[in-house]
Amino acid sequence: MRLATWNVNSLKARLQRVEDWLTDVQPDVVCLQETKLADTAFPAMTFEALGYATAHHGEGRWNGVAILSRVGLTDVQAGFDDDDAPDKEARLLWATCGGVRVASAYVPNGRALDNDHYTYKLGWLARLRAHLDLHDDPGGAVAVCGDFNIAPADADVWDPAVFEGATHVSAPERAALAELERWGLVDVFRTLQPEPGLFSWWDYRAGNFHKRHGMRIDLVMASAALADRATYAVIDRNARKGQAPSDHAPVIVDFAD
DNA sequence: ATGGTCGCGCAGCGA
Repeated sequence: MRLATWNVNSLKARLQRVEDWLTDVQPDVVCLQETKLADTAFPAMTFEALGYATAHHGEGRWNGVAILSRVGLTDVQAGFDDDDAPDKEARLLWATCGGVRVASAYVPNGRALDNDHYTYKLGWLARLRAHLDLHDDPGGAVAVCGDFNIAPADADVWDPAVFEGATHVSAPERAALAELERWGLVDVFRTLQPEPGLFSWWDYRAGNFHKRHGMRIDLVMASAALADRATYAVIDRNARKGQAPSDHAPVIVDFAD
């Protein structure tokens, strides 16, 4: 099974590129983030024509997550399934695809360490961990995929010194990610690709992509049993090139059956 | 780290 995650930064603006990429890459399951669409505007027919069943959880102008699958798509759950008030933002979607419990996650950015949004981010990650405790089996096949807005280690940042005191690299965020690892999730890309300096996001500004000034913040977090089946992982930098790219590149992982 | 750039939607915010 070929699984991918991609923050497309508006599916409306990116649809043709996504279609072309699906045709080229032939993924079986795709998690999309930042669709920036209402559910009524989601182009389900376009993906259906390419062989994909879909689920979308959107709100309109901001956020929005989707799952595409050509290996089955059942038991869809939007957001957190717990007793708390529903998340006000459309950032999480679950479905079972090809025997894997898949989540498409768009973790809050955090903005700055002293910002309320940072508190929301940490709470959101804790709630994700609690959701896993409630509903999922760390011994099963689980893949939480998406834009985590966290660089797991300094090797995932082009210049760690530049980001001291900033979000995406702070100890509490990394601790929240480590809590997901404690539950049983593994950063699959990192297990297959040990070298530093491999990034999935580059700011549009200042020619950062061409200067290789990026971060690896898009992750496939797989349960150990699933991670053991991973045979190949790549960040598709080609998708960040050319006309009208997203500022994120897709992360692709292949799993043996 | 953000002057830089995008997307949304038509000013300025969010990333």
